[in-house]
Amino acid sequence: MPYPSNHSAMSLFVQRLDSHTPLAADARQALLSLPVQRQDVRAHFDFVDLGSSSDHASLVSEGLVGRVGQTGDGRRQIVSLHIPGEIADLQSVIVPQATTALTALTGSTLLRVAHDDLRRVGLEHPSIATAFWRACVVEAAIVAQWLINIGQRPARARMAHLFCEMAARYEMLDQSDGRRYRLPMTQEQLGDALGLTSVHVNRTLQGLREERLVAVSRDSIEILDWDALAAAGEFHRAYLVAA
Amino acid sequence: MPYPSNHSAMSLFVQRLDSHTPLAADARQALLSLPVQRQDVRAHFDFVDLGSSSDHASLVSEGLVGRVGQTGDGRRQIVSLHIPGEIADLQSVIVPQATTALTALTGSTLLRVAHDDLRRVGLEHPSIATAFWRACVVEAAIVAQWLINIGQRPARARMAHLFCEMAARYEMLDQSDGRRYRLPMTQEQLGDALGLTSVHVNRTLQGLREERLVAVSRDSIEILDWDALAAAGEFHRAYLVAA
DNA sequence: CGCTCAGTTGAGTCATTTCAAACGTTGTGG
DNA sequence: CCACAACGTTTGAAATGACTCAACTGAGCG
Repeated sequence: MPYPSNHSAMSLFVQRLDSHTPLAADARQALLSLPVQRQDVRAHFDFVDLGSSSDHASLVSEGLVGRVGQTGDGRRQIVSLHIPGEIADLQSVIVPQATTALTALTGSTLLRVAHDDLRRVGLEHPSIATAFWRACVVEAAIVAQWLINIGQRPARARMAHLFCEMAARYEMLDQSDGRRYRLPMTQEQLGDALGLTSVHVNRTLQGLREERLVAVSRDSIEILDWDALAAAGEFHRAYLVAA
Repeated sequence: MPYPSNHSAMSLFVQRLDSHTPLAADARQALLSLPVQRQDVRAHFDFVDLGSSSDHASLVSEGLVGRVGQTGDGRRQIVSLHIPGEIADLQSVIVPQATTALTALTGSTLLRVAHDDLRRVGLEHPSIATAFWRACVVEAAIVAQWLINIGQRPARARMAHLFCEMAARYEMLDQSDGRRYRLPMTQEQLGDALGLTSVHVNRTLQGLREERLVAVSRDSIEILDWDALAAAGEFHRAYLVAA
């Protein structure tokens, strides 16, 4: 599994923006030459707190990042996952005050990009502003699917859906063949993402393994039977593509 | 409770966009003078289907609209609610293919606004494009809170949270004093929004009534004890404001 | 007046949670 | 290189919140 270098994170991000409606060469170049500040964070560290206002967005370069909300009794809900090449809080460019925290699910490295810079390139290149808007809309569509998943599907289907979605997202970034990819989350974190307890995650995972749908290791997933897994999770990738 | 006339729906929408960062007078006027096409729909009618591509967005003028997803066995999850003065699918301006359906929860009237027109005013007035982007981000923040709500909170808290949120949203549109507002949903639909069955909605609702937190009628909600209800639902309005 | 749709109630069941303990793995410092 | 600490995983048993099924009641409407 490839570990992208610092620079490739930004180029992955641009490539993804570009893939829907191509950006002009100078727009692409403007993005690629934005100054970034590297930040390494250890696992379990909340590097953006709920309610805080920041002056930069965080591009994931290595690791795995989650947007997370918390209830009064300390239960956590992961609201979205962000893999290398994605900006975890692009919406902060336009709404700087965080309505969810950002946490490193595993040791991760981020590239901070100043809001001012992002706004400037958006103004100078309207196609970039449009691409940012669209990226936020696609991200929102993903959250909506999670809501459907968690609101209406039983544990096995939820998990299958998540595994399919992450495979498809890695594939879109050309970081996986769609079968095997990095997912360095604990079962506890998986539970926080799926609205389940870690105990139930454990048992559900065992079920999927016994059915020979997936093979799971400490930090990666291998899908053994895509069709069966997609059927189990009722996964249809249309919502990701933003056709 | 006021029933806004056709024209006031658009002015409510503009007023809301305007309230964060004021739009220039000509930008505001450009929005207000956009041509709209009136559409009346009866309760339970899906006026935008999953996967369809439309050439217009739907501004709610009267009634109540839900964005809804469906699982294979027919279970429905309402992903967001839209009251008069809101565009239910503003994101369709930039991603025309619907990843969720749009349904009228009660008899409703919509004002269709052409995507082309919305894009045009966005290009002519960058502040409008920015406002659209922000509106989508705020909407996404709401969906994320629903995910936290449904993923981690028990039935009583979920319901309390929803009632508080809707009160706050009506209040922001100056359509309620924050105590009493229209919510013309069946208990079945409430269940679809909260990830509960209608039976459980019924019993949970009775609980809230017996606690004297709310009074519920066929199509409206009255909050009797705001502080207690907000505490029960752990509701904090920060995520709505987009300060 | 009868039909339909929404709300209400009861009883039994099930998926998931809770609690608690044991086990395995990894990294670290003596 | 071993011992230990920290963390994550696995297992069992009991409790429970929410669901299912099924029937009944009430309101609105042609």
